[in-house]
Amino acid sequence: MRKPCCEKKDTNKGAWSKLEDQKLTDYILKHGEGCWRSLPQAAAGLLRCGKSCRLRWVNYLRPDLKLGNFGEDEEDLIIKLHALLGNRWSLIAGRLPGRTDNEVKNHWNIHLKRKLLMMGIDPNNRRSLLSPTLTKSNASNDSSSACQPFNPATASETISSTCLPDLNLDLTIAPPLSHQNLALN
DNA sequence: AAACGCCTCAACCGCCGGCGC
DNA sequence: AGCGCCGGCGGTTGAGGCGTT
Repeated sequence: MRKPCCEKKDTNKGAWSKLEDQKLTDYILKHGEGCWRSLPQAAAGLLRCGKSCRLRWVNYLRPDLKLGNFGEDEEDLIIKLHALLGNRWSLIAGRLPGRTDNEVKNHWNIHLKRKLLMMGIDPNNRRSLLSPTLTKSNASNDSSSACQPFNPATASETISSTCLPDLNLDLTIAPPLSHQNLALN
């Protein structure tokens, strides 16, 4: 039986207070990201689970975060990357500077899924919901053959040739931007 | 102004893979 | 090789905001 990630009885839950944010930010700016499990105690006795601290930092407090609405180009990129990578939100977010996986995931679930549906595109497999020819050709196969799980070796060919309307995909596999930035430094 | 329903998003939960012992 | 710990990930949820009646 796996132990819980932390002792729940002694931890706060729910929304973070400004004071907690401040403690966490101060600690990480001073010591850097490190052992999340011991961080809450080290960070002036934060009564939070280490995972919770990590999530708060990554999704909200990190200084390099780009806050605010997604731009058209970002939405476009998310749609294309999702077509290529599937629900690999961390990978997708890695290619959108200043965006987090949680943010991308939320935006996809709330806005982009709906946007694709409005365009008559199935957000799960990028197949047209309107095209009878596509539906018919897929109907002859069993459901598992419609869109296979992500396979890097065949993904772009498979997706662009069988599942997608013209989304103008011109993606290449490259290291995430954060890695590229590190390499430059 | 109040009540209600819908929408958004921050945060939680559970699982998985990597790593060290 | 097996086990346990830890960080990271994706799915889900619930509180609060917002719009409508």
